[in-house]
Amino acid sequence: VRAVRRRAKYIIIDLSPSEDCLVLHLGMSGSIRISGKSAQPEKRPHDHMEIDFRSGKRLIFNDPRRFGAVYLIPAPALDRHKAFVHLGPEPLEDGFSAAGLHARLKGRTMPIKQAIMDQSIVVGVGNIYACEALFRAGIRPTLAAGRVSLKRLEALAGHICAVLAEAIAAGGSSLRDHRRVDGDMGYFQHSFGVYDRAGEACPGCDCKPSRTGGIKRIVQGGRSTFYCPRKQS
DNA sequence: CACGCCACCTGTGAGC
DNA sequence: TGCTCACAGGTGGCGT
Repeated sequence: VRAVRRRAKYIIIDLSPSEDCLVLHLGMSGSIRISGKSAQPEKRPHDHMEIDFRSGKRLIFNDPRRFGAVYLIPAPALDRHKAFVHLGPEPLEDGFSAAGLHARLKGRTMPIKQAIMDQSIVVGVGNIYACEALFRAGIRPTLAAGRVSLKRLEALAGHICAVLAEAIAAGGSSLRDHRRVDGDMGYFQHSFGVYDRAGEACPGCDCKPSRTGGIKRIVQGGRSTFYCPRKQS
């Protein structure tokens, strides 16, 4: 193993001397763990791949729902691989901008929420962080992507970066299974403004939870969307 | 090409 | 207790 890095939601492990990349995607339910040299390495349900290292350690890829993926790709072909060829910019690196977003979204009728979850437009934004970024930006998730002004996209781009950075610093969002590398839970779920809070009052808003007020849940593209109708227009 | 819908899987919790 | 149903962090393929 020469390096471990990431592109979008793919973990990339650079190998030598083969010059191959071992690429892992955890899907919705995947995890990897390292088991030590213990005489009796534990087996768990849904362990799908094990790699033994000379050190005696073992890398185990576990994925109950099997939405994850494993590829072995020659390094020079990585960018041309089907999983990588269409990927958009990284929100936390140079190359991500509201102007770029504006250009990609021009004329698109797809809802803005689905657009920012589209990995060809911007990578790394999943269902939770799409909801949270739109909430912070005050943008209604159902708006046609092509009709969101550059000014509002500037706010949105900033909030996408901020939400992701905060979530990473918090160790992610442990809704149920997600764990940090050290096994501890992430705690960004405690900072959700709207996600999984249907019926509640949103923070910083005087919307009262009631029949008509409070955070709403709708379905877009088969995924739950949470938003505050008062704050997001 | 854009878009809406559905498939891929298993586990869990709510409701009856 | 046990059944059925809805839903879950993501992605890709199909038909229109």
